Amino acid sequence: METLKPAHNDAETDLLNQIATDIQAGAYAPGSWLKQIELQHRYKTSRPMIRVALDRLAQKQLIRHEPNRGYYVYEADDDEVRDLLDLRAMIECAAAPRIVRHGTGPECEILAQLAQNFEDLIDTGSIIKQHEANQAFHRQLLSMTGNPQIAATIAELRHRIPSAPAGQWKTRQRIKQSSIEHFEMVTAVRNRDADALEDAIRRHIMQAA
Amino acid sequence: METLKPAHNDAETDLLNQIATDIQAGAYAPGSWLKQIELQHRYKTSRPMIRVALDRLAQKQLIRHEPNRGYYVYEADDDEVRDLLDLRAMIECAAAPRIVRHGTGPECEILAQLAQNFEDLIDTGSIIKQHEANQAFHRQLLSMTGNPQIAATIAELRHRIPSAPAGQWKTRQRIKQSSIEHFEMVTAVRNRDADALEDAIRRHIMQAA
DNA sequence: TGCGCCAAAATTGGCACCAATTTATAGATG
DNA sequence: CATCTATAAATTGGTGCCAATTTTGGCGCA
Repeated sequence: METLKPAHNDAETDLLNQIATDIQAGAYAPGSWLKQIELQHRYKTSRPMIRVALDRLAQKQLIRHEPNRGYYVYEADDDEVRDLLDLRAMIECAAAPRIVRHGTGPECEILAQLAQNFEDLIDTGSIIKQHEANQAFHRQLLSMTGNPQIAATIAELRHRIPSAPAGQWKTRQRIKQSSIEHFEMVTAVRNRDADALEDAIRRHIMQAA
Repeated sequence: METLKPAHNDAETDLLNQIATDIQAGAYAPGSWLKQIELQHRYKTSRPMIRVALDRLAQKQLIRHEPNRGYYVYEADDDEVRDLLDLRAMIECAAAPRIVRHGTGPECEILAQLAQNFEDLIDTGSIIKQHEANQAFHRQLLSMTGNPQIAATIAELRHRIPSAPAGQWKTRQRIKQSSIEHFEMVTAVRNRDADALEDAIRRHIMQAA
């Protein structure tokens, strides 16, 4: 369930993550109106809490705010999605040399395990589970750069890209291909082959375009 | 003065930019306590406005929030600054091929003009003016990628890096070197030499380390 | 003189109320 | 019957107030 930040902080942050997760899961369609009163009842909190959470979501550009008219789920502009995917691919590819240079053996084993977890969910798991497993894989991959800011920035970007539950991984064939690419990445890291890793990452991310 | 976003939006955003600019200019030292009442008087606004602005600044990690104790200017951790500079260099270097590929002639002329503006401010201009000119140069450089998300992400990162007014460009020699590197970048873009551009960018950003 | 404790002042943070604006609804009119 | 209009309902956004917590200042005591 907890797709965003793992640790729980203050109450406002928990609420923010709940709403963000629900939006990404498709509970609120793009463009739909987020009434404060409805949210207040849905999440069993006070009105000011909701307002803080909505303001934060608007800052993150997950929703948009129209004065005196309320908050609406951000409608993904095609050009913007293309630019975000391009940027994400650019950063993750640029991180490839750091991953092969700085990654250790044990970290690589964890990565291989996460790739296997994703593989195991191809047939049995729900879309949500698959999406979480995919996210866990990429988080581990980026944590191997030794620079936590990279993973944090990518996480921020990913939130703004319409994700799997909203209909990205259409076919089972596409998911199988993703899994193959995961193992390609693991192999590239094991061989400390930055070029191969970069190539696999680029193909993996750009599949969505 | 307006170092951050150029256009003015709603009142809260204006207030946020004012406070952010003052923090970056060094009006509030790192670690200092931002009392809501003082800010309320300083910026002539209401208490809730201040609270929204402070919450946004905390989300951007320009300040930190301690429950029941208030907001404090973020104290730059050496490791974190190193990681942020590393990430910034990584992204801007990765953007180099896009700049030389996508950049047009007129855009390159604007870039050259901005490099000249910075050069002219070496002796006469204030630190603030120099910093603004430097920022304008890099904004133009990144806008030439054709992907506005890149410039936006870098702008976000730069806000979290202690900047010139806080004592980064110590010597005049260092500033002159920065200007030389600017012209190196212009030349590299003109020659559509991605490798030379990448090299100049990396040296330029890493000077601060 | 220095340290710990207690009361007073100040600050934060949440709650409830109310005005301004927008949206929905019903009625009048061509 | 559709459309425009006026009224009512609902939603947003702002202001003020008050409790909870923390910081400050002063006092007693070793």
